[in-house]
Amino acid sequence: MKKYSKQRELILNSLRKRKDHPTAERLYLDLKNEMPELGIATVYRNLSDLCEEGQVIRIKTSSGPDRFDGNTMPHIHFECKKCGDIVDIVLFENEVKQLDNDLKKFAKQISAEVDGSDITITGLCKKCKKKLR
Amino acid sequence: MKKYSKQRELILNSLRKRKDHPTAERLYLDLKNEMPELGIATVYRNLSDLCEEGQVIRIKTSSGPDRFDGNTMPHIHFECKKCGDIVDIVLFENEVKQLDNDLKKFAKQISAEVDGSDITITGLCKKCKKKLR
DNA sequence: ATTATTGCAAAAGTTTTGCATGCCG
DNA sequence: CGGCATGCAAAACTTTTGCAATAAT
Repeated sequence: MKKYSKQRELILNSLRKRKDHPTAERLYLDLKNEMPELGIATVYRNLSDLCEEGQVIRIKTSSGPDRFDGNTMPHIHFECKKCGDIVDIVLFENEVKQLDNDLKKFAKQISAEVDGSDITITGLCKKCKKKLR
Repeated sequence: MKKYSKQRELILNSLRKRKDHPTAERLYLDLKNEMPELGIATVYRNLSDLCEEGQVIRIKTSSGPDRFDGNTMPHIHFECKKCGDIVDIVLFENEVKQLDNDLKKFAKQISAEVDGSDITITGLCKKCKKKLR
């Protein structure tokens, strides 16, 4: 049976509060300030558990370690090719619905049963666009 | 200046021919039959180069090593959560255009400049759907 | 009291890098 | 020749795992 732990609560709450998308190590370093005994394996273990439970999203990046997202509203991601930042793009319900419909239609081609999707847009973020001039 | 190499040609051609999405190691093992001197570092190096040139696509999987795709036609991927297989879903030009438009519209929210996207649908593939019954 | 979770260290899995040698232009 | 690419082995990086100790039910 699933047991409460101070560590898991800390990890989940922290992830829900921050709007960046930290790596496991970043999160570990930050939380170690509040809880010095914290071990990195605990962070990895809880992040994996939380992902399976659907409380947290794991984001694969084009290079480097995975990042984690405590935002479970339907949304997609933008990854800046220059600075590596990942930004949430939150969608309206009708946009989500349309997108899901499209994807389901596409999946019919291969007779698969769809249960989720992962959309990442890549390019230059606002900040990096400015820097180029 | 970029130099020709037998190894890179072999890797690219092989990737274009196969319709699965091999890992670097799978590709290495397969190609080692044709070219026993081949080293795995060469495979990794060339795959990375080819990805940067846009001749090959790197697919991040939900767990396990990256996979590579020699198909550069506009398409999206389906990843089966059961068997891990990755299948191409090729889109019609108008579908691509509509999807791109939608994504660009979404990206306006964060004032980013879009230059690509990565869409993966997850679920159960045809084969695994059958096995469940 | 029982059992899940922790922290640590070691191991595993994947990818990259340094360097001497070989091949391309 | 001069320099980029190769093959090998070692290193780097990220994540997982075994285990004894601790904390939650």
